[in-house]
Amino acid sequence: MLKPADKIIQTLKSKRLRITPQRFAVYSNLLNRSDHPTAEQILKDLNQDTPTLSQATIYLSLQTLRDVGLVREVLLEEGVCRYDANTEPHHHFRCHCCGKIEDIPWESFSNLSLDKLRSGLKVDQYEVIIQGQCDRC
Amino acid sequence: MLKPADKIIQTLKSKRLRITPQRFAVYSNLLNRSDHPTAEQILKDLNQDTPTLSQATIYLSLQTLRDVGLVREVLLEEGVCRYDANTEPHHHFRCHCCGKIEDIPWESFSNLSLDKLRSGLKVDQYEVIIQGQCDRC
DNA sequence: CTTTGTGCAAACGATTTGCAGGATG
DNA sequence: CATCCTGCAAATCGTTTGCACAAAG
Repeated sequence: MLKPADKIIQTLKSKRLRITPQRFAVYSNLLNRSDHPTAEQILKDLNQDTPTLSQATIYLSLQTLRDVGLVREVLLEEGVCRYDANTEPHHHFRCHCCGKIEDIPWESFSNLSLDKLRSGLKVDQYEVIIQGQCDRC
Repeated sequence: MLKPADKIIQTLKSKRLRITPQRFAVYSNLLNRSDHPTAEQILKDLNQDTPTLSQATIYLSLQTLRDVGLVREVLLEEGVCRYDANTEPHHHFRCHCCGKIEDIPWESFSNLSLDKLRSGLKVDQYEVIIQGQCDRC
């Protein structure tokens, strides 16, 4: 397991992409929060004290980070694209009271059998999306 | 099991909403296609011969149909909201070559055990989203 | 005849693009 | 020092809204 800083440096280098402070900041921010923020939330957070990043850069950086596999998109609500720096396979739970999104460990559904699917389908990845109510609601 | 026409009439009536030709057309179109079209695709399809519907009406009709539970949204790609008139619980498969979306029968994952989840979470619904390659690709 | 829905066009919010200047390797 | 990235602003896309007219009950 690599340290986060090493991980982004190594990954971007291997794809011959530049390691810029902006990309680094976006990735670090995403790693340090447990919620699954939108592009806008990351922008607000990073520009809290001083406006350092433009919103175009956020979107471009997130695209880049997604393309190299450092972050993934989480699509649970209409019109809302969230980001997650946890690229290990896992599932998601969304509370429809407070909107909070929680990671669900991969092992929770390790007994999922994919062999009952119609033949001809090759599965690359899958994810269980759960909606409900969290303990605070 | 009701006939489609009866189902929309009965459902809208019970909510004291009007049964308009536009809502009827949107719902019928959705029932008659096996793909999971976007609002725009439905609009194009219905306006193929003669422009009958405005795009605002499509969006409003889809909202209404969703609110009364006649259709549901399918969110699998970023920025793309698809609609599905199959409101029975089921899962989805998306081919990342051709983008085709297939329904996966609910029974395929009937062995899913939700009791391994962290306690405190109340599950209302869940869905398995599978990505892969379909038989044509 | 009262209420609700539609059509049109304008507004809107999130994301993308073009271009010139700046930073990176 | 050549290339790639950022910032800014304008453009674009999908969706929503405001308002006057039309249709439904």
